[in-house]
Amino acid sequence: MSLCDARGAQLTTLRRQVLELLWESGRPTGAYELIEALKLRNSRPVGPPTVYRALEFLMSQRFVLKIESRNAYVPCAHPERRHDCLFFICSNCGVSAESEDPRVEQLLAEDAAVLGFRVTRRVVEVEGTCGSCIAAGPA
Amino acid sequence: MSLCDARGAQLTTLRRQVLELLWESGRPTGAYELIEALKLRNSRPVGPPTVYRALEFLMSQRFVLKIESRNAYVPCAHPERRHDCLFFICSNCGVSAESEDPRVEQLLAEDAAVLGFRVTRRVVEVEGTCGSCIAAGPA
DNA sequence: CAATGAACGAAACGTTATAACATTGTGCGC
DNA sequence: GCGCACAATGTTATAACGTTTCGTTCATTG
Repeated sequence: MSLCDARGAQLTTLRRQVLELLWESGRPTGAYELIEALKLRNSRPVGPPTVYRALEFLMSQRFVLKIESRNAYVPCAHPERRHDCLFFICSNCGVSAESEDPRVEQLLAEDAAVLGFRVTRRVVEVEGTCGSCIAAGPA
Repeated sequence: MSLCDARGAQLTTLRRQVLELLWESGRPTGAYELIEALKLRNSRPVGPPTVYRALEFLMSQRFVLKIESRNAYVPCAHPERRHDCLFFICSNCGVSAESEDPRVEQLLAEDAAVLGFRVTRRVVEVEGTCGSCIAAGPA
C-alpha cells in the first residue's frame, strides 16, 4: 500500500483508511458511505470535508478515481502508471471494472486535435450488465 | 423545434421552455439554473421535481443529454438519430462541444465484448481547454 | 358528464459537495 | 525545550443536486 509511496506528500492514517475502505468495498463507494464506515472503525466521527479532502489527495496521487456517473470513488488498479481509465459499470450489481485502451485514448486525442482542444482529463464510463449478472440469469 | 415531433408523447409548454432555455444557454446548464430561468420567464415559480421531470422526458426523447462530470444538461444536436455522444468540455469557458466518433463506439464495444459485458449506455466526456480559450491567451 | 391517465404543483426530505474558520500536529532552526 | 511555519484535520454551516410523496389540473374519450 505505502509501497506506492507518497511522492512528496504524506499517506496519513486517515488517508490510508479511506484507501483501504475503498479496496475492501469492492465497488464504487460514495463519500458518505465512507463517512459511515470511518465512524464504525474510528469511534470518533469524521465530517464530510475531511473525507472529501482525503479523496482529493488520493485522486491527486492517482490512488483513487471518481466515477462521475455514480458520484462514487474507486481505488485505481495501477496507481504507479499515469494512464486514463475506462470503466465498465454494472447497473445490476454495482461492480465496476477498470480497464484501459490506448486506442480509445488515441482516437479521442485525434478528435480533440481536430477541434484544437487541449485535453486535461478523460471520462469514459460504460454502463450495462456485467458477465456475472448476465450468467446469473435474466433479472 | 416541434418538427422533431413527439413520438407518442407531448412536447408541452414547460418541456419546450426547458429545451429552449438549454439552447439559449449555449453551455451545459444545471437543473437549478433552469429553475431560476423559468422563474424569470413565467412569474409562477417551478419546483425541482417539475424541472427534473421535464429533463427526464427530454432525455428519454433524446432531445437532451446529461454531462455527468458537471451535473449539467445540454440539448442534443442530433435528436433524430440514435447515437452516442462524445463531449469536449472547456474548463475555462464552460462551453461543451458535442461530437461523435463511431470508431470509439466500436472500440468500446470490442472491449465490452471481451469482458462479456452488455452495454446500455456510454459516457465519454473529455475535459480540457477549447480552441477559443487557448487562442484568447494563456489564462 | 363521469372516468381515466398524463402532466404539473408543492412541501418536505435525502444526497453530494464545499466554504470558512478554528485547531492540532509535526518538523525544524535556534 | 521554544517558537515558528506549514500541513493536516476538526467543526459548523451552507450550497448544490436530486427524489419522495401526495395532491391537483387538465385534456381526452366513452
